[in-house]
Amino acid sequence: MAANGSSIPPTTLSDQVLETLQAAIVEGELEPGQRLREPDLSKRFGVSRGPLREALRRLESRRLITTAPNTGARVVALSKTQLLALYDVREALEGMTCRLAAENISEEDLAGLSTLLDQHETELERQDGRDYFRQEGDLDFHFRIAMACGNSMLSTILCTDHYQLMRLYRYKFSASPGRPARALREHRRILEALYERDGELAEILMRRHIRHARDNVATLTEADVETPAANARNHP
Amino acid sequence: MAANGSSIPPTTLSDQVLETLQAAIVEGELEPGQRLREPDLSKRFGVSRGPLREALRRLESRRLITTAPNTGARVVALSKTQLLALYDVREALEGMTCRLAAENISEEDLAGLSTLLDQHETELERQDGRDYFRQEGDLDFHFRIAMACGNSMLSTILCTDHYQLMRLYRYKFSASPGRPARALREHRRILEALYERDGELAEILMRRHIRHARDNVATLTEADVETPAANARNHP
DNA sequence: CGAGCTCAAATTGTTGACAGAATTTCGCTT
DNA sequence: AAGCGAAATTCTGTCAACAATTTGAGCTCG
Repeated sequence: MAANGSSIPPTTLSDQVLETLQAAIVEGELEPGQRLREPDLSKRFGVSRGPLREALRRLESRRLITTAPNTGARVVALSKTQLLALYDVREALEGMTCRLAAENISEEDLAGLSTLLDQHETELERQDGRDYFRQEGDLDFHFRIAMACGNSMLSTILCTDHYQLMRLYRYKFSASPGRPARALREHRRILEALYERDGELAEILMRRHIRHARDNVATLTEADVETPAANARNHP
Repeated sequence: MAANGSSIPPTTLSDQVLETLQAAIVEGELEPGQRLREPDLSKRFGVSRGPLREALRRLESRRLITTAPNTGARVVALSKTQLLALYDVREALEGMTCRLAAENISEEDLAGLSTLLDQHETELERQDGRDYFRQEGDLDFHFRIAMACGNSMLSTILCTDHYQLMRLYRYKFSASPGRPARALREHRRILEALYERDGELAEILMRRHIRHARDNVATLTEADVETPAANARNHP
């Protein structure tokens, strides 16, 4: 079972385009709702439209772009409703992830999470206004738990699909004043539950944590503009 | 429940191949692990390899086929571990689905679920040996709840991705003797909770229901053969 | 001055052909 | 006769060109 871990990367052009284009979308280089014209992208990546279209189809499955026949692709633009829906999905999946992680996570990974939270604490003390990096750090915490839960299907769904969407929208909504500190405390409690191998508690705490984040977004976008662009044909 | 409601079906060749090929896989016409050669499929569907490859990429995202560079595609063949992992994902997602459905499902849909369960009861009395159709009916119950939960992301994930996989493996493991009757009772209780708009209870009952189904599979495959074919590179 | 129509340009959908990798076949050696 | 290795075949990855649809600019007309 050659896992080609080190030797050769038998990577296809479609794979490379997928990675690069996903990065461009998630890091905000391409704006939500922006139209993606195949000739443009084709020229940009130095690739013909064949592999490009395969990459687009995969990005569509990851919900990072939306497409409609004969009209092409656009960068996804979640409405407020859809963003909150994403949090509900995360609550369900990450709750389960956390329950399983309590049973399966290794001691090394637990130690790694512990040092990660220490880093977050020092960052939080130094620069409490800028929650920018904290947000990325928050996702890092969740990411590591997902990777260590021992259920490869869960890990893939969360890390490949949903976290990319979260990263895309992380820029949009900065946390409210007290949120980063509270989030850190919640992370600490979750980690305690993992140390004690208490899956039931770990799940409850993770679900509450994500629900708090959801509430934060819900109030911040109270009378906010629905992200306008081009998600007409999302749910017919 | 064909989409594109009324006017014109702006469907592309890739779409059609996706549907047809997915049906062939899910209904067992193509065996798990079987290799899918592009020229063969190309000829079979009367389509060139371009749209075909796009369809394959989407089926890969739906986890119905696995691919590796330069080696092509194969029909997915879940190991016992992966099948149980799928049940864990379902437990999380459908629990949440059920909670939301308790808040959002319409009276008509509730009535529809009620008559569906009545049908299942009569079927169960008539032919208790053949749980074949019951299994399909079981999925139908879950399918309808997913569609009515009011969270389009959850509906899509479950109906487009996971239920297809479940249908594929429904043939493999028939239920143990008393299971169909118990499953029906569990469905009835879930429906009661939905009628009472008790989201918390509905979630708990749905999770227990899916866990029971998981246990059923786990015991049935106790010393069973790992589905052999070709899922070497699934989690590197 | 704006709404609607027409036609041209650009874009998407699709195809067939070529290059390189993987698999199979066949012959050779021991 | 069995195992190994090399050549041939098949298949995947990629590209450039053709067909069909959409977009948008310019014009006409109310």
